[in-house]
Amino acid sequence: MNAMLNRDFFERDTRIVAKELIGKWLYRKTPTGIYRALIAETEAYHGQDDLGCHCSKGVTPRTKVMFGPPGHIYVYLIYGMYEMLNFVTMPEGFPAAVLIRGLYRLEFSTSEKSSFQPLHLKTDGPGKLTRTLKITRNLNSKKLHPETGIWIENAGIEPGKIITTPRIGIDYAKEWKHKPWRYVAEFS
DNA sequence: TAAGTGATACGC
DNA sequence: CGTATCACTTAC
Repeated sequence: MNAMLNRDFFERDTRIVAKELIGKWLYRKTPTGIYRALIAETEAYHGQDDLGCHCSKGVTPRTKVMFGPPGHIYVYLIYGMYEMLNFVTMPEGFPAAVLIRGLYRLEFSTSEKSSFQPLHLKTDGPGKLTRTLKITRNLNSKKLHPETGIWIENAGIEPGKIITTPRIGIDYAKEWKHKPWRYVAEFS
């Protein structure tokens, strides 16, 4: 209970990791305090064949982190404005990652010793949540760990029903755009 | 429905 | 080098 998720958790099929990340605590430590929120929406990007995945281009300066070890962070800029948060999955050498798209029960604590206070019930949108949690590309390729300032813990909470849908915003991905690799919690 | 914003990958 | 495109958001 409340243990940090380690490399083994992420070194598995991306769709399983994406689904199991729902209902886990995402922690983010900043100079002003610690945020945490339950992960409520994810998408799986799995393998070089997946035309929806940036890794379908092969190894490039941007995508090489997805070919690296699981449990590391992939952050990139989209539309010149929004940072997208992903966690690398699968064994080293196999490119894959989970995009974090939505949060539930965002809380904030001013220090390790203070208790967490509720901020927002829902944080929808992958670009908005990174802005809220002060996540930028300087976290790219780093490891999920308290020393990095971002990590995941078990919450001991059952998310309830999880809905699966196709992934958002990848119309160019041919048949891959229909894969039901988006996971949305219904915290009831 | 369209504009804003800049990094990326690819063609030349 | 130039440029089309983009795993988005907000305001009309």
